[in-house]
Amino acid sequence: MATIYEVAKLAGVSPATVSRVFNGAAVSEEKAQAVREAARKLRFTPNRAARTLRKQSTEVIALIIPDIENPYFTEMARGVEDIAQKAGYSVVLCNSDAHTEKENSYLRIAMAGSMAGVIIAAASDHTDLDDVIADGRPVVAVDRRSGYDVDTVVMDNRTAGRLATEALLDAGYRRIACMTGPDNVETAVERAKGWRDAMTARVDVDLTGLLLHSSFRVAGGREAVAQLLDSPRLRPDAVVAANNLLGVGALQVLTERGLTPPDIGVAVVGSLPFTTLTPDVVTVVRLPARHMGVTAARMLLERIEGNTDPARTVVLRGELRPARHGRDATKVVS
Amino acid sequence: MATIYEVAKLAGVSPATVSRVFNGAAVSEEKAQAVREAARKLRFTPNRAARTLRKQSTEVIALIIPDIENPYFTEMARGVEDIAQKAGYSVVLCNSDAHTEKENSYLRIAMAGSMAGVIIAAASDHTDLDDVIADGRPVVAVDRRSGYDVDTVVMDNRTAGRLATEALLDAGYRRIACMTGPDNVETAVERAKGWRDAMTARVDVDLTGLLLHSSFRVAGGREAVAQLLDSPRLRPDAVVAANNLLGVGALQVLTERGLTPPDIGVAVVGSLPFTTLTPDVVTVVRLPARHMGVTAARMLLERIEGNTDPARTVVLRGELRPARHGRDATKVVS
DNA sequence: TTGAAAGCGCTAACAC
DNA sequence: GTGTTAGCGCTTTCAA
Repeated sequence: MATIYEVAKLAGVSPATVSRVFNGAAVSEEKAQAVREAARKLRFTPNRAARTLRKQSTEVIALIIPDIENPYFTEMARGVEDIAQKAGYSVVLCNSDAHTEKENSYLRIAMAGSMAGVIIAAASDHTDLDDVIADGRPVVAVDRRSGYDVDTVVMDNRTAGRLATEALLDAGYRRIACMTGPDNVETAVERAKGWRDAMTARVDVDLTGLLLHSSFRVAGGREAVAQLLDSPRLRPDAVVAANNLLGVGALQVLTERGLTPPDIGVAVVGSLPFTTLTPDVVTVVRLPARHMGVTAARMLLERIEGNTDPARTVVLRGELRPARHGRDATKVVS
Repeated sequence: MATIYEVAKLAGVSPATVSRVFNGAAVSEEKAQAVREAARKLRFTPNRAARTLRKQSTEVIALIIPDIENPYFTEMARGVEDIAQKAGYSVVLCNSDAHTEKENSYLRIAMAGSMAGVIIAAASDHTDLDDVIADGRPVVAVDRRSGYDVDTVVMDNRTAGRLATEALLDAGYRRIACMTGPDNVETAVERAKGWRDAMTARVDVDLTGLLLHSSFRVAGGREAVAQLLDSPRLRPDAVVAANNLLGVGALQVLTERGLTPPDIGVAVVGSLPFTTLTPDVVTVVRLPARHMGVTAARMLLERIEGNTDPARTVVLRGELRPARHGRDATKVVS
């Protein structure tokens, strides 16, 4: 790679002038032309490391997510990316795999690499942002609160869980189980709370054994629903899946066993983008993942540009799309 | 962020010694202790930009993919990541969005950022690797050949397309349409060739109008299958989808119209990870995406470590999982 | 408007 | 084994 010195020499100017041309500082049109011409000839691209070292910051933002294979997070990533790109920033996607150590490692990389800021969907309750914050780098928490006083964009998870459950209740189901994620993940806990809210308010069912914690993954959904079906004592007539992958896993097992909605009620918190279900057999609370990413990116960019308002929290609402047919159709109409 | 000088001062050694401790060079245990202690106190992390500038390379590899929302590519990314991580490398994921300009931009970033190498699934036939290669950075092409003499990992796409089609023929279908991706994308073209191979070899059907090019996305699959169904003249009795998302789109529309396999035959090249289909109603040629990522990462790391063998090409085979029931069950058994 | 020069934080000769 | 020092390529005073 050519350097600024070679370009300067070829253009007959000083390195400083070359730098100015590439940074939009005032340079006579004549010299600017010469510089651009020389740069083109030499296929010059400014060295990132040098620029970063000198400026102590770089136009890259880190996006740390717990599961790169979950479409919910990739959709969110698209939102972040689209906004960042427009503002001239690149996004590096870091997959923490829900491991706190990997998360910490990426956090260190973000700092050591002088990245402009970080957007993080925390792996768990124990995310440590002390250093990044002490370092003065803007942070935005997405999807999950961070426990720190930073800008935050989350879903209204409790309401989402409640809406999903209520739709099943409206459709005539009564023994509604809830499968959710790890109990140290905020979204998992909140959505389960929403389920409990709806259940205790509307029906007189013993909830013991009807709440299952597993991983937020397809395999987790498969195991949880199998466990429910295999226990005659539990045997629910419907199930709420607290995220998209759990829902997919549950539906897979149900389909394999020939027990499909509306024979059993199914509601999912989150979208099912790659699913090929009959329309309207599953209740879905659509979560605006892309919008969450867009919002987070905008907030981060504002901070990077110097905004020092007190930390803001944006809460996004899911959109209920109830299944059309329940166990008891008359009840729905009533 | 603390610097090496501050650590050196606190530990009572020279900056060089601090550097040595952090790079595994020979240092007396006594001083090494002091340095580690000081570094811990100061929460020191070596500045990435400075190190990169000095060493002219960094332990980061760029992975450029055309669609971050496609599970096929994220599965591949996981493979790359797992291998890279073990070797102490970070992976930055760059989403070219199938746009050549974005791709070029990320390629420049990789060079300007002194990244150790790049793994690229080219956006189209027109990917320009001249500069990266001239710059001496290792490149591995995945999923799609690059037109350059570099290490390459691809699927046997033509065979995959043929196997998918043959499975439908075996099941008794005859007018089999093929929906594939853009005609400047190698995987799209090759898989369609496989379809044509099988069709011309086995049946006497006029193929005119039965091959549809669209985007490699859900929407593309939806449009293509709608077009097929809405044209009475074309009306196929089965369809091959040349990638996972196309398959999802097709199945969605078919399901919405109440026309599901085996009433119409469906075969998909690629896995359907988030799908909730009845088992064995759709023929799938499973593509080992993760393995492709793993292989590519291993090859890249070898190059980074100095391997100069002639460029190698690895071809991975898909695994046929035929649907269990076809239009004509006796034929299947025979 | 332009150039000279210092310095961002680190590593790797080189000398001791 | 350890310290001194030059310099990676850039940006940014400071003078002119």
